[in-house]
Amino acid sequence: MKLAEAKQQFISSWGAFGTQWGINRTMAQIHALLLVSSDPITQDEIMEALSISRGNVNMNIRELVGWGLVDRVIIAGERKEFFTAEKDIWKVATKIIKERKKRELDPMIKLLSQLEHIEGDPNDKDVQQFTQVVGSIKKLGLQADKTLDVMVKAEENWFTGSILKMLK
Amino acid sequence: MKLAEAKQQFISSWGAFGTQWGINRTMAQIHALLLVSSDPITQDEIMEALSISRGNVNMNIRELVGWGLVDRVIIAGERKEFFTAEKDIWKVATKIIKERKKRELDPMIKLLSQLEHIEGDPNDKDVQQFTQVVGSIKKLGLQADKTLDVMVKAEENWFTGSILKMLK
DNA sequence: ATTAAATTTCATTCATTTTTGAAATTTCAG
DNA sequence: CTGAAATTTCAAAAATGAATGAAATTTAAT
Repeated sequence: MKLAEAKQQFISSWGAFGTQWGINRTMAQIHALLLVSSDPITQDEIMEALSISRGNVNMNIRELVGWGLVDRVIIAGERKEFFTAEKDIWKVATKIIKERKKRELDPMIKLLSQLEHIEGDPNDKDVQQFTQVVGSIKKLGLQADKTLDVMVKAEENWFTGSILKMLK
Repeated sequence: MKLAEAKQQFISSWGAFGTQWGINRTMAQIHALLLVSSDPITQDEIMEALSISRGNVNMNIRELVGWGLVDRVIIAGERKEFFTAEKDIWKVATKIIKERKKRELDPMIKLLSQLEHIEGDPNDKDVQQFTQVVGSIKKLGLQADKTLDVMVKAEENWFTGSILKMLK
């Protein structure tokens, strides 16, 4: 397979993959494009490469910068802004984990904590069922939270596989 | 907070949460409803509880059964089918992990393996960049795969927290 | 075997999300 | 400063994803 073809396939697959995980297809594609570009590129080049509008590039780039996955780069002598993606995949994963944890897991745990305490007869079958389910989902959330923290703190050790040996 | 209100909030939040993870809002809500229902319920009851159409209930219930999260229940003397959700949250998590792994992670790893080998000058900067990125994402995927396997095999130990002590 | 209930299907409709593109704003070279 | 280039915004259009509901099919009681 030729490089150009492989890049195309990577970009389009990364977009499809992102969609399944609740990530905007174009955002994922821009990310993919930047990941496989060895030099920083401009918004115009992204428009061109993905055949999308200026506004679309701008909003998604902004979002990617917000996630800490892409950086604005100033190139001496150039009027335009350039963009580049973090290439260290471990760092990319870490940032995504931290961000999704903060945006999604933490609020969910907070909500479940509120739902845990309900008025009414504690002997009622439905009350028991409800508190049991909510309580155990919260516990799962807290456990996931802890595990992800350990993973992130373990840094590259997880990635390189040295931590898993301890679990064998 | 009253039980009915808490159930409502749980169902609607579970739906919103699911959306962020690429899961159909209604499917997540039906799942939530079944999780907090102590007895099996019919499609008609789901329609009623969530104010959605018969077709919608049917398709999403089918999908949930496909994920192994919901079971059809035959009740003696009843003509209608009843449905019930797996209430053991650890089992729920395990099934979701296994299923998403199979549907998404495995195909992604397969694709990345194909993209790893490309024709062209191995000294080319872009070729190097590409193979490096694709290779490390594949490695991350494989590592995630292994970790999830260990987690699933560890069964309740992960959930109860006893495994994490080993990492401290 | 008949038929009424229950379930499933799927073309159409509706809702949500994403994209566009032109106008407004900002930036900066001269 | 000035103005052209670059960037940002956002209302409107397009695309996508989800829901409806009535028709078709299946099921099972009599």
